[in-house]
Amino acid sequence: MSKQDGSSRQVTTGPVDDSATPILHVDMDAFFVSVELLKRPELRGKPVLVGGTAGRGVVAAASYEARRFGVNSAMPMSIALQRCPNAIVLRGDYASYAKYSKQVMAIFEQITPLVEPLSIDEAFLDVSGARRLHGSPAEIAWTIRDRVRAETGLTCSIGVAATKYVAKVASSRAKPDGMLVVPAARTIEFLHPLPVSALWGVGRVTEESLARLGLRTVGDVAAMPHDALQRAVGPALAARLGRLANGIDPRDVHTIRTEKSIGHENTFGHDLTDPVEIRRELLRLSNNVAVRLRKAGLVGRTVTLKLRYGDFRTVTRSRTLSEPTDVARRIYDEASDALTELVGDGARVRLIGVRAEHLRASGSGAMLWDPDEEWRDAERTIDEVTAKFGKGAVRPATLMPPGGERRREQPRIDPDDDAATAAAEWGW
DNA sequence: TCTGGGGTCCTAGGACCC
DNA sequence: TCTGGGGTCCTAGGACCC
Repeated sequence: MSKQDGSSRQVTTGPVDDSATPILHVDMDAFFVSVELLKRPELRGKPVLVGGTAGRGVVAAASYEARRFGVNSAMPMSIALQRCPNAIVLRGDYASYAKYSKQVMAIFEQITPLVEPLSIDEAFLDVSGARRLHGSPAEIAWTIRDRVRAETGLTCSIGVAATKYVAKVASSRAKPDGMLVVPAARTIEFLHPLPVSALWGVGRVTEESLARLGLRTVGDVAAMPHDALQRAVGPALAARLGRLANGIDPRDVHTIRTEKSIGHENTFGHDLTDPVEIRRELLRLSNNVAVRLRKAGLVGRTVTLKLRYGDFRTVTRSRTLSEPTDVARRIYDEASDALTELVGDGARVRLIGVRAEHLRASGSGAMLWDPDEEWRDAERTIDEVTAKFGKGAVRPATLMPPGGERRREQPRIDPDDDAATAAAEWGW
């Protein structure tokens, strides 16, 4: 279906049937590293890593030269440097990655409005409606690769297939700087020889579970009776793997994704034991979360504290509030309460994190009104008033309209507050 | 090997309601 | 009275993805 043509580029050979393959998966090659190389071309051809330079960092991206030494992303930096001692390590510059990401996504949007960014450096495109203007899916893929290279100096790889999943696998097989079309009729032939780890949702643990059943390839999974698969990996994953292994993936390309949570976490260079230092960090994280909530016009109803001890044991504690919030102080108070229960004298803290979940829009307005939510709130109010004043204290007029009295209970603070002013205010 | 930071989704158990 | 089953919400942990 494809082979090396001697250069770094893979080409599809002969005429390929792309008539039923409207889904493209575009994946930038070694994205962070490639952006750095634009700024520092003298490093081209050398093993370059982007990632944490401190003791506890991991590799965020590795150049293909570094990968030849067995270095991969997510690998601890200390290991990477053992394997590739000459590697040049660069700190990430996320602002510039975001800039290039925008530029690349804008190129996609000029081809089709049906663009689903999956992360900062990859996206699905549905080009069903773009044929008349821009040609067949394979032709569109060529166009995108040329334009991305010409307009940004970066290379990408593209998978072209009938479904999202197959397109994604195809792009990974085309790397670097290649493209691969998997004709709809040859989907099974393409998938079945792949290792189970090529299935979306199969990581180290699931791979081991499947290996215990003697399953090594995608074809093995496809042939497995469903109930046995289900016993091994649970109902949800079994259903998904069964479908993917048989080339079935009904997911559409969605342009809009709603955030479900917003969080921040930090691993310290050295474990913390000082409660004051730990809380100072907790306040900083809480404030970052609150600022992002307000920027997004969201409030969160559940606050989750994450704590990793010196021995890497990780625990979480979550609290659901009676009223959602976007206020740093409120988030901090909940997280701090939870922290008190977890951290005794002498506890070594490696990481702390704060996350806000169960998000909804913070503004007022009818479009935000959720009758179920409103009803639950009303019930809560009734309970509280009844508890305080006894039965009969609640009359219909006591129930407040959406966006009414209750919102005023939330203390308003300066949206421009930052950790420094908040810390000053609370005596730190 | 000694393990980041941003997330999503799933599981399982208990409380509570009808 | 000792017992059921379904549904929702909440919490904790963990696998997985990039």
